[in-house]
Amino acid sequence: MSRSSPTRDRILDVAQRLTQERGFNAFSYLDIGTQLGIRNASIHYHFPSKAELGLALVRRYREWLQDILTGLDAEPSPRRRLDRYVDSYREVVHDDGRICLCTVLTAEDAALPAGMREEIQAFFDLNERWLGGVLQAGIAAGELRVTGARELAAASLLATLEGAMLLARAARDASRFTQLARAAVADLYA
Amino acid sequence: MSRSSPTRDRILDVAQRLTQERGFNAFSYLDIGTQLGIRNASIHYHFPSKAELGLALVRRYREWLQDILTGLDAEPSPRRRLDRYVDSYREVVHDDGRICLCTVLTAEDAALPAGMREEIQAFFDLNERWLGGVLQAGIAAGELRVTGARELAAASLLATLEGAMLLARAARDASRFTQLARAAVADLYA
DNA sequence: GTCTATAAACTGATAGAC
DNA sequence: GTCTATCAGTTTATAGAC
Repeated sequence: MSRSSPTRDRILDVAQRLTQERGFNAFSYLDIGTQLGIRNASIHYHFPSKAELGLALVRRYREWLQDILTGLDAEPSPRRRLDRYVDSYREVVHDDGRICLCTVLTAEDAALPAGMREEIQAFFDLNERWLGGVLQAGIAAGELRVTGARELAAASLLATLEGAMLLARAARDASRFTQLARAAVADLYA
Repeated sequence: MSRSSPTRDRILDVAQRLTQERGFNAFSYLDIGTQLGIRNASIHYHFPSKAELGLALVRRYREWLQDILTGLDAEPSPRRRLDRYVDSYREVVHDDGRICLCTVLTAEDAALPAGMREEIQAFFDLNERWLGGVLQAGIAAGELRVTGARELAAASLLATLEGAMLLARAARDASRFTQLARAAVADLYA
């Protein structure tokens, strides 16, 4: 377990926003320090290297998702769980152009520090496994309907959501994500 | 019209590959020069600034797509046009992890030089418009079937293809793109 | 924990010889 | 067109004072 502190959390908050906007390789410790009102050297106290910052960033993001999914599991209806899941991603897509952290990071792939890649893959795996479970429950309950394999349908929905974020950003129109996400989910309604 | 030269083309080739692998902000003129066996200063003769290189890069990519689409329009059957379209993207997704240039660039959005964004948006618009036309023709011919608006279905397919590239890269498995792309197209068969 | 100061490396870019 | 030489700015990172 990594230690927690207010400043450490704020550094991660700023780093996450900057990564979502520009990518991991297009911001510096100076950028973070400026926004936080501290010197860039101070950030090295919390994260000795940028690789460690990146690792902490993607780990925290995955934990955020895990908490979301755990919360969603309390919803009684699979169909409602699916709707709420998409709502969560809609909150990630901002009008200022921010999109899913791991979507951005995957695009930079070969330029990322060692270790981050495995975390990113784990993030997508978590999404797919959870979605697969919801589809299974939804089909059993007669609320959802899938053509082809359940795992494929889960991956397909995830792919559509990721791509929808990129299209929304390219079009400078966050509502495009909502539109595409809604249509993708509606396709799964029984 | 920008002038063409063998070296200029090779520079763009290397720059495109590097961008597809790492993103636009994670490679330098030195990286290009090393791979080409020339000094980084020489690259400035062909592209005075990296912003101009980036602009030429995405413009050439869009022209490449335009040529592909024009070629596809010769195919008599809408369904076959759609299949061949997806085949073209499958050739963009390599086992070494390369994916669509504009997918990568969209992820870096806020960190791109002025002008590139408009070209990227035009690239996606071109895809969507062309797909919309194919769907329209396919529906008229009774070869394809769409639930909901035609434009939405076109955007949805494009989003799925883009997201599939990212998932394939994250999983280090290019065949995942093929699998997801095939399923997405099959959904449109009448 | 944050600061100043600084190092070492890299980056985009220019001047001018060949 | 490509080269050598060079610059100014930035980036990651460390040492040591407070």
